[in-house]
Amino acid sequence: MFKKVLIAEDMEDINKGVFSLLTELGVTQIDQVQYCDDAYLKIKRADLDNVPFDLVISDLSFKVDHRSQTYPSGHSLVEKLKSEFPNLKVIVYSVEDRLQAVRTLFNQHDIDAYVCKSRNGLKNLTQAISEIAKDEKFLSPEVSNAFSSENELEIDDYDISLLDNLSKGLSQDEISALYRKENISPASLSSIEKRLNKLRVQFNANNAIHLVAIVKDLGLI
Amino acid sequence: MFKKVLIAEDMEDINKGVFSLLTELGVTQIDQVQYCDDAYLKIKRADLDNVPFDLVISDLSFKVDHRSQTYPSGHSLVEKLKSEFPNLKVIVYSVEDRLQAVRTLFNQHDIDAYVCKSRNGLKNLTQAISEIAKDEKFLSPEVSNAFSSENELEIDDYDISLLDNLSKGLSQDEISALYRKENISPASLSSIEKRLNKLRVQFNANNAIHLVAIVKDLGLI
DNA sequence: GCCACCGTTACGGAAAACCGTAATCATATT
DNA sequence: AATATGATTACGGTTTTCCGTAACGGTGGC
Repeated sequence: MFKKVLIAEDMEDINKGVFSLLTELGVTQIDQVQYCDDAYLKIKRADLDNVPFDLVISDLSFKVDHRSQTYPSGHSLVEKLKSEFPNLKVIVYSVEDRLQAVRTLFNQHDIDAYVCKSRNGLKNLTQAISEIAKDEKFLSPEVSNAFSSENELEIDDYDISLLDNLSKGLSQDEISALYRKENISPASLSSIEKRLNKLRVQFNANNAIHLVAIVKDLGLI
Repeated sequence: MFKKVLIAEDMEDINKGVFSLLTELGVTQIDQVQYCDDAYLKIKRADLDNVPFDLVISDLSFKVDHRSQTYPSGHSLVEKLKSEFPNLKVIVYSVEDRLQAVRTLFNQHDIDAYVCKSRNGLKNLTQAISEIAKDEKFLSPEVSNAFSSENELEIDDYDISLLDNLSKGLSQDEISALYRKENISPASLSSIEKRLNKLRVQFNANNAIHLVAIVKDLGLI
């Protein structure tokens, strides 16, 4: 089991909650920080002193305040940590449930676990810790389909065009008519519906509005 | 009438079209640029040389390319110009027909005319030029209702909350239920519909998807 | 040829959004 | 107290979206 763990989480209550959990799990050396920069500094220091952390549990979003930060988000912190300390295990613990974001964290930054904050977030966190202690990866059930072989995680030009036209206020019917006119295939309303449905599950979106909001945030359109 | 005019427009064809129009109107000194930064430099130079421009016709959106720009958009250019050269007349000539954007340009940056690129854009442009030569303001018919006393141009916290919840994927029904639970008024589905309808006309949006896309672009949510 | 597979299209029903109208309620004015 | 005004809510009808099912059509394997 892990001996030295760092918790990076700006909300004090949640930070405390994770601390308690770790204590119950028998972890004795636990450090807590509320800023990403502090997290990096502590880990760097510990490494230089030859008493490195062996696990970091980090949030993704940190409220900005007066303190200007080199690492404004958990995302950037994780990226830095994993590139500088490849042996350090990292669990991301966040409310974020967008599959694309989760995929990026695993694929690009090689995190070890992703746990969604939710009703039974701590239960999942416990499970995550025991899994990665065995060198396994862990994925919260909420986002378990992020890597299901089903959905191709590729978004092609057609998808982008679809989302773009949606965001411009065209109805699915109008898009269908437009594609027919411009000889873009598939053009049927049915196919457009089906494609949008695929995109919705792919991005964990509740409806078309949500979907467009998400892909705009991702900068896809 | 104006003697020295600058055209800032990245699309060569449109730039040329405006040039022809100005020539027909008897303007002899016409400069043309395809980058916002060049526009600023030319105007600054002319001012220092005591041969200032008396009119700028600028687009809003400029395609980004390899040249990095201090002023990435017509919006930022106009802002700078009007603050540094208050006497310089400015016509914004753009396809953009979002009322909020037009309002901002008039209210915050004090532009002199807003002309929508459209079927008879050049006709409107001619009219705009003659109007502001008489120190009048001009507004394209497409966006003439930007200042109609009808629509309050104020967006309050309730509106933002509404848009935010929409963008998070909640249905209008769910938002209604949420507001009832949290004692936020008005909470009825009917009121929510009505408010969203008001926002749609206010932002020239075709539907809720379009609306959310627009306010996200504006950074309202 | 036959068949399985996959993308496209068609269709129908349920849910949600859209839109106009009207009733209800609270508040301010006289 | 009576009335006017505006905000909130209710309701009904149309359109659009959402979702499941199924038919159609081309491609590749056997």
